Amino acid sequence: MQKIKILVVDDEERMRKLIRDFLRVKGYEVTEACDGEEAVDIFFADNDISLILLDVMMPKMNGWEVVKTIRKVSNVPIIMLTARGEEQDELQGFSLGVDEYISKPFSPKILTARVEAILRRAHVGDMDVIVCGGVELDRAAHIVRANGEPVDLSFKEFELLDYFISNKNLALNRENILNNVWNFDYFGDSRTVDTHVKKLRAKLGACGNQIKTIWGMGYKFEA
Amino acid sequence: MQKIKILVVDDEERMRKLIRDFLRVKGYEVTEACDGEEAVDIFFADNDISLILLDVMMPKMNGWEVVKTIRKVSNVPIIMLTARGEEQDELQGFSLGVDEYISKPFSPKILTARVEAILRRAHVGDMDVIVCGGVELDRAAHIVRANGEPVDLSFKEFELLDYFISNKNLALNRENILNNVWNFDYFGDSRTVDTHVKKLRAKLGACGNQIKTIWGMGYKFEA
DNA sequence: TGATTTAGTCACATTTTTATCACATAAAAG
DNA sequence: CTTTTATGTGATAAAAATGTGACTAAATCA
Repeated sequence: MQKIKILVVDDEERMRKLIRDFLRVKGYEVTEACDGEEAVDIFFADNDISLILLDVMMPKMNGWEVVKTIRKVSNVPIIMLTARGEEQDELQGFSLGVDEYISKPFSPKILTARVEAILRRAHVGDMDVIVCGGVELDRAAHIVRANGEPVDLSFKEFELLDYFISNKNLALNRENILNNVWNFDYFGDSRTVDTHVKKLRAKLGACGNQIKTIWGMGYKFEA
Repeated sequence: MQKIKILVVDDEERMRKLIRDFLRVKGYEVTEACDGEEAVDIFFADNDISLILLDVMMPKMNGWEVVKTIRKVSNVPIIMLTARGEEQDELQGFSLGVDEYISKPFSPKILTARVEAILRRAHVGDMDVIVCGGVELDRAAHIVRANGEPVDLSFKEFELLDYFISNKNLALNRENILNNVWNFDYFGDSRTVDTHVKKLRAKLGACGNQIKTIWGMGYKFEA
C-alpha cells in the first residue's frame, strides 16, 4: 500500500523534527515546509498530500493565509497547531475550513490520535458510501440516491457526480472538470460539461440544485 | 442458511430499535442488551454471536470494559458506536481490539455497509451454502438452485456465479472478474465474460435478472 | 476412438451513451 | 436599454459497449 503523505509546516526546526519523527514511526511519509509560502508551493507541486499539519505563526505567510489559499482549490484535511492563548482564533479557523486543532504543547499520542481520526474521517474518499446533502453515492455498488430515491446514472454522469462530491463546495472550472472526469488529453468542446451537468441536474431531481453555476467559471457542488 | 446473529448493546431503547429494525431487514438475527453487564452475560451464554455493535457510554459497565472482558476469550468482531467528540478515545479503542467505529449520528446505510464490510473481513461469509435472492449455491455439493429448481451449470459458470454471489451488490468490472474467476494471468478477450454472463442469465431463468449490467464497467449481482 | 460437452473467439445486431450543434435564455457590460 | 457574452436545453448523429448466435478448439467421457 502506498504510504500516506503528510505535509508538516512550522518555522521551528525542532518542532518539525519532533513531528516528523513521530509520524514516520507511525508509517507516514512526511514532507516539510518552514514557512507559509513554501507550504503552498509544495502543496501545489506535489499533488498527493493527504493531510497538512500547519503552524499558525510563521514568517512570510501565516497559517490562516495558507488555509485560505489552499481551500480555494482543495478539501485536503488541515490540522492547525496553535500556541496556548490562540484558542480564540479557532472559531475563525473553522469557518476558513480548518478540520482540527492541536494546542502546543501536545503529546505525540494526541498528535497521532488526531491525525488518525482525521484521516479516517477524511477517507470518505475511499469509503464505499459518500453522503453529501441529499445525495448518496455508493462507489462499490455503483449506486446513487437522491433523497433516498435510486437514480440511474450513466458511466460519465456517475464519474462527474463523484468528482463533484469529492470536491464539494469548491468552484470547479470546465478545464478542471474535463481533465479529471474525461481523459487528461481530452480534446473537445468544453461545453460538453454543460450538457452533462444538465443531465445530472435533471436526474437528481430536487437535489439537482446542489450543483450551482458559477458564472464565468464553471460549477460547484454544494453540500 | 443459518442467519448471522448480531448483538446490539446500547442503553437507549430508541437507538436499539433503530439498529435492530435495519439489521433485521438486511436479514440478520438481532439480540439486544441494554448495558455492559448484560452484554457480557449474553455473549457468554449465547455462543454463536458473529458481531457486536457496542455503545461506549452505558451504565454499570461501559463499552471499553466490555471490549476488554470479551477480548480475553474471543475475537468476535466489535464495532463501537461513539458520540461526536469521543474521537480521541478511538486510539485507545483500537489497541483494545475494536474493529471499527461508527460515529453517531449515522445513516442506516453506513451502518449496514460497515457491518457487511466487517463480516466479510471476518470470513463469516465462507460458508458452504449461500443464498442470495432466489439463487442458492452449495459449494460443497456443487449444486445451484434458482427459485428452488436445480440448475445445471458448467464448471466456469459455477465459479462465475460463486464469485458474483460472494461479491453481491458490488460493481465488478471485467478485469476483476477475469482475475478472480479465470487465472490471474489470463490473457484473453474480456468479452469472454459477457458470453458466460449470457449463459448464466439464461440458465438462471427468472433469477437471471439478478445479474445487472453496469454500463461502461461490468456487472453486479443483486441480492 | 468418437461423441459430447465446455470454453473461448468472432462478427453482427442492438442498445446505450456521449459529443456536438443550434437556438433559447439569462447575466454582465457598455 | 441594447449589446455582448455565457449558460441552459433539446435534438441528433456518431461512438462505444453490450447482447447474441455461430463457430472452432479443447477437454471430457463413454
